[in-house]
Amino acid sequence: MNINQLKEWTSQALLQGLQVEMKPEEISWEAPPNPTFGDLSTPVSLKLAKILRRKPLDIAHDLAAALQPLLPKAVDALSVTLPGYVNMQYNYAYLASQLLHTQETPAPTAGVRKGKVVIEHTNINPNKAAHIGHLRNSCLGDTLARLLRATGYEVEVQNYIDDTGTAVADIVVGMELLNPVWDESKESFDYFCWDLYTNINERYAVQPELKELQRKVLHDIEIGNNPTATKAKEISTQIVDCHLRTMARFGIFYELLTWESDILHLGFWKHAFAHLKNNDGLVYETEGPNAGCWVVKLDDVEGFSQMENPDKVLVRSNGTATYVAKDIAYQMWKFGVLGLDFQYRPYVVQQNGEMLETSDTYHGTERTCYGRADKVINVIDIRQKYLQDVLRVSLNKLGFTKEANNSVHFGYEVVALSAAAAKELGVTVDEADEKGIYAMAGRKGIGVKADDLVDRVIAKATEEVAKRHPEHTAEENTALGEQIAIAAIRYYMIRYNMNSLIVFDFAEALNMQGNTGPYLQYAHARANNILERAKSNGALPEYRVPEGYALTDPEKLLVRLLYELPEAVERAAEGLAPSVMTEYVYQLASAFMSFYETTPVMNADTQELRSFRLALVDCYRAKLKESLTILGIPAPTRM
RNA sequence: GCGCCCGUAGCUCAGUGGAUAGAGCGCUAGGCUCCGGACCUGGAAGCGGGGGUUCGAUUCCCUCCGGGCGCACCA
Repeated sequence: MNINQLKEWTSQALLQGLQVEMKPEEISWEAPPNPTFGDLSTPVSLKLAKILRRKPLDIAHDLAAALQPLLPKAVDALSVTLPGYVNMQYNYAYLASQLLHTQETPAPTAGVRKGKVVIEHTNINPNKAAHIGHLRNSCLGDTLARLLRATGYEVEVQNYIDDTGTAVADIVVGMELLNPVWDESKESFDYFCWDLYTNINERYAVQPELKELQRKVLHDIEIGNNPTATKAKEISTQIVDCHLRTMARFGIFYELLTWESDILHLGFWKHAFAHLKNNDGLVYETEGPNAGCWVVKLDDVEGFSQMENPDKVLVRSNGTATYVAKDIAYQMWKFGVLGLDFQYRPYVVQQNGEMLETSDTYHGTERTCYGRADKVINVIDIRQKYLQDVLRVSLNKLGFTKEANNSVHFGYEVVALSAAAAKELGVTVDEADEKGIYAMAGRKGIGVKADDLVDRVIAKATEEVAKRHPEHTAEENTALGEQIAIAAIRYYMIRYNMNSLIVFDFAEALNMQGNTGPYLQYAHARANNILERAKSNGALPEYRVPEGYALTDPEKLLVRLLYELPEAVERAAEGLAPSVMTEYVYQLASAFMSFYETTPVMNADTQELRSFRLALVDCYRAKLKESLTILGIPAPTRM
């Protein structure tokens, strides 16, 4: 019986015999602040007091008395405390033996198929190097994918490439106008374009008439089948390859690349429009500010109705489609309700051994495996909330109710720079304002490049490793340093609540002590050490609790957290909240560290006890590794 | 103007309609005759202000103050 089943079962048992309208899932369970009260408590009597018009304490006593004869094995004892809590005390020896028995079986969380989820993340404009803002997107998206897979969903990760936007056009213009020379031996192409993008934007500022050229280039790119479009495609492809390489360093991979140019050339919107013209949700306006446009009426929708002009134009009076229109068609494709599909071809075999495919209108063939999602999650920063809301509401208005309900905008706050970080990048900062926050700006070239950050963290981690392991070769140290750097950065990128702005600071990102990724790895390496020591001494773990043994407090805490792992994963997955998982894993690692310091394993009093503790450590190590994998954090065996 | 988000310890962040609001960094006092100190055990220090709903509010509602963001037939 796992913890969810225990809660559910007990909740049902509590409600039996009570004449109240209450569902078992309405009963909340929490860990009491004081361990002497027990391990799991419910304040349900306090809620019932009003309904039943009785004193909460009396109700609690009645509930406990009714529950007493039905107690499952996982529970040792019940108690009641003021003002009316019902507390359960775990039977730790039983829980431990349960854990140790299921230890060899695969993760209990990998179970039933729950349907297909398409996650779109990364989506970086293919015109410059990825920066730490993009990295937050990719780390969140990747962790989400791992969480959903671990809880039984089929997940398809797509990376959408906007290769026909102004961002790419600017690079094309920059190449023509500024004639820059790329020295391949000195920097990668995405770094080269980073500067070029800044330079051309500076040029626009002094020569606004160049915007005309930009418009022309953009137009050619959108039309396709001309030298400018070919050039643009070359550039964006080269940049995409850089981005894929950067993300691969973090263990982030994809199933499919989808290109805006393919969406345009295949006429996704045109196809959708032909069918939607007769749809009641799409209206042709003959008067008012939107005369001559096809619009979706949102003036009766909560959240839009108070706006000055709530209706959304999908087709302009000149007959062209808006951005949102294309988005609607694309979202329809993701759900398999567009009635039109891409052509596909293999793109590259990724470092994880899996093939990445790409849409390709001219060299591709048909596939039936992509899209057709039950649920679509778009990982996009919170500034796009309005557009994502429009997208969802419009789908609903156009009759795609189910699809609208299954469209999720996974919105997160952006990454900005601390005054110190901004200063380091050469931004003029207000010296008096130490707490100042500085936005990153691609056009101005203000931002920390993802690869620069990794290189820097690797350098520091490698240095730390070298200090501890003078016997290692430089290669060994670097290999380990890379794994530690990935842990530090990934953890830093996902540990915050999605609504909090990350104010990026080098000192914090480089930190490897306390609540950080490397701490978690250390907690794994230490466990591994014990196990290896045991192995070389011929000591074997025995997956059994010694007869009559009462677990120590640190052992209890460890057992409890291990017992709660499936619930933590589920909570994080269902709540789409990677930070819930980091919080849990940190607690688990921390509990082991306390155990480690206070509880001798190899020097345990009896051989029986040593075997048990070895088994517990073994179980913990496996589950921590499982948890780290969900976070995309490597688990080296020593560091 | 309309809308969304945020304000918790010196700093960076967790947290929940319930019992004593938790971590890390920093500060401070300790700790390897014992499986690695990227560690552990203590200490000082906190829910922006004011109303309301509730048996109970840091959490929900209103308001004020302070901060961030978004609201095109643009892309």
